[in-house]
Amino acid sequence: MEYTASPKPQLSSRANAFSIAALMSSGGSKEKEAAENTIKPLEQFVEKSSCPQPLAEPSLDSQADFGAGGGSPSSSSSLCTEPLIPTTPIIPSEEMAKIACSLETKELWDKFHELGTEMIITKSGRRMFPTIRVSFAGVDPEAKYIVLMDIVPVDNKRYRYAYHRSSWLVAGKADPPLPARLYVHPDSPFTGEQLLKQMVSFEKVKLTNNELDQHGHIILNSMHKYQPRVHIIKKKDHTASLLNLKSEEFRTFIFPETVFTAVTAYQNQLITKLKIDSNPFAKGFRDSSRLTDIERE
Amino acid sequence: MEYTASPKPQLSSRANAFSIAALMSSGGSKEKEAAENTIKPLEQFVEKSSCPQPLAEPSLDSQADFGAGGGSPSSSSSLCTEPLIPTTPIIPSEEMAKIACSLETKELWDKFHELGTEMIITKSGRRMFPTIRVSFAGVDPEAKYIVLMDIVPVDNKRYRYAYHRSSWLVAGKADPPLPARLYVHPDSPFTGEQLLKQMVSFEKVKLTNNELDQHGHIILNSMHKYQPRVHIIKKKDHTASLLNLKSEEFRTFIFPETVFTAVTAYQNQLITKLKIDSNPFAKGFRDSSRLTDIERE
DNA sequence: AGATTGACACCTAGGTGATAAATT
DNA sequence: AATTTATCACCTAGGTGTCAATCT
Repeated sequence: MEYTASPKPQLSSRANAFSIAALMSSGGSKEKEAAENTIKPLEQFVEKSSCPQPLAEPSLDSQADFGAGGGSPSSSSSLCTEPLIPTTPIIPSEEMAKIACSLETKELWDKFHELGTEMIITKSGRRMFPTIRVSFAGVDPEAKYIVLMDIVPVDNKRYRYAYHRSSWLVAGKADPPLPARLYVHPDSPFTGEQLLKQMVSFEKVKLTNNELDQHGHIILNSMHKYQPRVHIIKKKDHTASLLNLKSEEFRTFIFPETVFTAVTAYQNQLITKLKIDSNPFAKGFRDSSRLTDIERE
Repeated sequence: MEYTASPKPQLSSRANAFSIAALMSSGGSKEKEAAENTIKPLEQFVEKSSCPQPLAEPSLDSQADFGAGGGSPSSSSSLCTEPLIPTTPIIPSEEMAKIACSLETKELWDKFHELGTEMIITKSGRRMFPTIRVSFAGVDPEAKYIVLMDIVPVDNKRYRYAYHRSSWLVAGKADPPLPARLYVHPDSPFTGEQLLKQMVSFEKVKLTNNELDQHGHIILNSMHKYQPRVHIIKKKDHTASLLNLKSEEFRTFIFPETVFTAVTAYQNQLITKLKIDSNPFAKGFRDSSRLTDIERE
């Protein structure tokens, strides 16, 4: 007598893995099933870049700190010694060059980055914490934009954590690359007007270590280091496909303070503590509430 | 130290009240603030129809039962003696005329309809139960469609419930009409392909009695009888506005078994019982679980 | 007297890290 | 020995009807 199920499937979220063609033709993000068969990493049509064979060049992308907020950039990137993803030398159009993107949650990201951010990955998918939240400036209020995210390897290494030293060590060469996935923000396409007044939050993106994931989650290798990236694409009126997307039509933003190591269980106890203290869903593990656990017995 | 708030507002849902112009120009449903000032009932540009001055003509709309499911239509409409909203004589294009819409949750709606469906309305907004869920057939897989819903008065009366007789009585003339609102399905625009394989569920629509509601909920008068309607609009490639929308470009579907009376508290106890037994969120009030309440003491 | 409101207990739904067991 | 998995208690977030208090 309980009515929850439904004869036809209902896509609850519009955020999924996508083929590039589907991305631009529908402007949305709902081609769940079709996408699995036609996944193409962003790099493939952007330019040959870092994803499968990351370069070791430690050159900071010029766009990376562009509008990264009013905080002190030195403090957030001071410990960031690993080579960053070199964003390929894009020649944006004058119009796209005006776009700025800032990381809204920079203060919290900085705290994690100082300790060495870790993100749990699970078979069913785990959210990121902190969440990537960005604001845009310089967009055309009348235009439409697709905002998306991906996560690319920082280097070609596999890591392990030395508990006795409380530090990360290189443990060898990276595992084979996994199918790259784009997370198109489910509210895409945005109007420029919306982007100017709203923040774009990637809170619903999920990370998994399941190579066969069917949910469109981003697939990562455990014990590898990753860099999230945010992309914005200006949507042409009815270009049927993105296959012929030109480099002037999109921008990529990288925030070095969002680098993290994918793990199946937290390694650094300080990271665990900071997660518990700052993530509302982990409130049950905070010191103050754990004292009252005894009282409940 | 807890990070949940954000400097800029983030629209969590894209479903809101809309101006028609905003509806078609963006194809989305996000003009939250602007919409409050430019609300126009669908009727206003569709045709002069029922909303403020409902007709008393008990003519069943020809589209109403069109594809209303495989159930027995006689049982669901047999008790439906109140005059239905006469959908104005639309002349759809050949293409739009092919579109069929069926109510997926018809069996449950029938059960409620036999008792006289009631829907709670609150200041903060209350979901409908059952939920309106529809499937479409005959759409062009390559086209894009906006799917929306509204709720119009069934008649010009105000009702009251006679407890001793367990029946509804006419209590006078209807209260002044409230600002009409459209609920654009948050996944709009849909591709025809999506509509053919997915169901469209209006589970997130909320009803309120707050005339000053700022959340885009549908505003209703308590103790009045209403008819939900589902509309589908074929989106032209980049028609900037819907102001010049022609009747051939959309279709309206009405399911008589979804008529309900808006209430601030349930009147018919049989309705209360059926809600408790069929809505998962009311499981705590079911007979079986209420027996175990005693055990918990 | 009828209708409305707000606090409440009880759910669904799902995001946390802890933990022990399983895997490699 | 290191890593991964499944289960769990404990949260957030929010959808239910109930009930007593309030409004009109």
